[in-house]
Amino acid sequence: MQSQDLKKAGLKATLPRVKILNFLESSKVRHMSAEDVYKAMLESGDDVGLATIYRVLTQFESVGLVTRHHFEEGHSVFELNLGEHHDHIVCIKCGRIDEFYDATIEKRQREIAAKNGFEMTDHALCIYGVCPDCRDQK
Amino acid sequence: MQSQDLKKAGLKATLPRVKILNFLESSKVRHMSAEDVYKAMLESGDDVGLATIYRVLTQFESVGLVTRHHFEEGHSVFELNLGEHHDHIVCIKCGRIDEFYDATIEKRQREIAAKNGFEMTDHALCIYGVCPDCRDQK
DNA sequence: AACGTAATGAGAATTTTTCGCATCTTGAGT
DNA sequence: ACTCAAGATGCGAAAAATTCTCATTACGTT
Ligand SMILES: [Mn+2]
Ligand SMILES: [Mn+2]
Ligand SMILES: [Zn+2]
Ligand SMILES: [Zn+2]
Repeated sequence: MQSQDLKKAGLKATLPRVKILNFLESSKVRHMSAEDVYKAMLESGDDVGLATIYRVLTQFESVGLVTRHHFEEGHSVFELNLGEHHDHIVCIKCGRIDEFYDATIEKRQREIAAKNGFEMTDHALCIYGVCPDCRDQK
Repeated sequence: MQSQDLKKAGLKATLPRVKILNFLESSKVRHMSAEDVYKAMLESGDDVGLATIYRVLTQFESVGLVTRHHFEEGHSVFELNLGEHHDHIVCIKCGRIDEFYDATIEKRQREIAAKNGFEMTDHALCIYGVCPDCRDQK
């Protein structure tokens, strides 16, 4: 039940929050914009204001329920946080997003941060390229 | 002379372009927003419209004179391209930006792209953290 | 069930970036 | 140097994404 997840995260289990979390958990698409969520709410008849979508996604981010990405300038992309950190590889032709985790890179990043005297809090690695499908068809 | 660099890049050596390129080359700050460039133009008395700043920076990017970054949501950051690729480590307290290059990470990225069948065209790695100065003073 | 606090919705406002178009430059040709 | 067309600029309007304001509503605790 989403209500419990919300309470556990210290958030009131309001209808909009439950609906949004439910949608994020049931969607097969893992990475989506606020607008994507908004449209999905409209289609399912669950009217939630766009401002609320933004507020809720931001709150979800601050309690760790979702992660926000900036793959391309212009808009944020959100993803339900399933616990395992990973980075992304994005197709510049079709927008397909693959995920990966590389221990070597993770380790080097920590070393680099330390070497520069930074206390690392986060990092974002995004590889851009042309996916197998898009390469074939041209 | 900036005019030559512009011609070499296939761009007309217009006054706004020369002024902007000149500013980018002479500034001690390497990473700046369109607004930063705009304000600098105003201060130096070289009036260049903001729309032109955006147009020129985008053109500079497409001919490889500058690189555009999306360190944080909300606005692009531009940097004069000096030839050597590098990644960034950004202080979340003061905004300080350090640069680094790590051959191991670069290599792993190429391997990951290949393993996923992607033809890599670009990548962006940004480490976020608290810089030495900001750690000390608190 | 009642209440105080926090959340929502709708639209206005912001912020960043792009567009449209009349006017002005640049650079090639003379 | 002079002319001219293509391309560039400036300005304000327009877009696009996100945040804010504030009156109204919903939680969840009593
Ligand atoms: Mn992901
Ligand atoms: Mn840099
Ligand atoms: Zn693709
Ligand atoms: Zn700092």
